[in-house]
Amino acid sequence: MTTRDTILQAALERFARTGYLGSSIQQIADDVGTSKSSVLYHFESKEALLEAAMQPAIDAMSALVAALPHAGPDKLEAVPALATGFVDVLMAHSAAVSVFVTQRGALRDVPVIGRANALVDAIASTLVQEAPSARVLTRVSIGLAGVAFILGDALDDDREHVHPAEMREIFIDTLLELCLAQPESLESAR
Amino acid sequence: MTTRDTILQAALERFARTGYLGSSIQQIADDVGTSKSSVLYHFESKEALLEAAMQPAIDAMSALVAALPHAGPDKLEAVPALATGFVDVLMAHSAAVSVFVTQRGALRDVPVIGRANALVDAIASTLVQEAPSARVLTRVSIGLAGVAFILGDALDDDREHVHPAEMREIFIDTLLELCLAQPESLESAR
DNA sequence: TCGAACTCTGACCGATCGGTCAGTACGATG
DNA sequence: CATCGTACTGACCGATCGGTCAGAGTTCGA
Repeated sequence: MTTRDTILQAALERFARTGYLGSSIQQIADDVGTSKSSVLYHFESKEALLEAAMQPAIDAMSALVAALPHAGPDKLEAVPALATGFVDVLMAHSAAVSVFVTQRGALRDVPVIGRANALVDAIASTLVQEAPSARVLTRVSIGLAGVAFILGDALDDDREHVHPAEMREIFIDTLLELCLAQPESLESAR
Repeated sequence: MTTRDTILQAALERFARTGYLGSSIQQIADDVGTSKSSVLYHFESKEALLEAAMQPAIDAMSALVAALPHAGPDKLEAVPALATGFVDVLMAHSAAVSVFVTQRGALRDVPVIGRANALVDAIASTLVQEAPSARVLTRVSIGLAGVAFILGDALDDDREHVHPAEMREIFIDTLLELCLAQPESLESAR
């Protein structure tokens, strides 16, 4: 693995664990056993380093969105595939997900964060049916945010580790339930 | 309103919008039209300021948890009341919720964040039934995290504003559905 | 063998950070 | 009037931040 890739990986882990603003270039350099100047040789700035570290996750999510039917009768059928793909991308890039979830507020004017926001919007609008009610919209948001948050959080969780495949299934099921189930049937339970 | 209270409010809003590490004492002082020294006169450190700003939300959530039955047959009946109380506290302290959701990783060794984590654990363990499966545990986590995330995010959201009472109802319904519904019935939908 | 390109480094820079401190303004109290 | 506590401020401090730069070590093709 090249020095550049090593830095990239260490930076992503640091950003996920202590936040972008809470991570210094010097710390990242120490993590990989090089110098701050070396980091700044491979990446022209700290922000460029963040950008490069997030890119693989952005690319994977972009590919997912690009494969979607944008409208028409196929849209509803695409929901399960999208939910599955979404969870898979999230699980494959959990560190980047953690960075996005926790830093998107403080870094709202960083370009790569803005691009990630646009991707999430595209996914959410596909997961809900046409002319969505506030109810369904909110339910889908809860599902997307909840799954992303837990996955990002699971990095340093000392909690009992559930088998990843089991987690994946639970995430997909719950997401689909929030997207597709008729919530009105639950009213009587209140 | 006293200067101290003004600082407290401005600090909470700043922390929620740009993060704890992304907010300087100087900026908070500028927000309220005073000096950095004045802020440090009322609060002995930046961390003490965070602590004081989060305290009302911590207190409200503590009161909610303290009123819970810890075990026994009453526990299941307490779930709807807890979910309702949880959502109400979250909505009443959305800025503090935003700080907690986004900063808890980077600030994991700050005492007030640790206390908030313990509260969330207490609530989660009440919302799930005895001997919870990984499935229910994960579903509840998705619900709690999703609702908290959206509420914290809604602060600067320029999206269409749904009526707060409607949001409250949707949150509570969805949370209860994730806690109580039999997810197995959804299997056939896949 | 020469030099160009690539990788990497330590010294250094201005800015900003959280925090300290001496001192000032002022209303209340004796 | 003198004094004391409260509220507040500007000057200042050491540390650390992101970033620049000149140069050293190495590799490799001409």
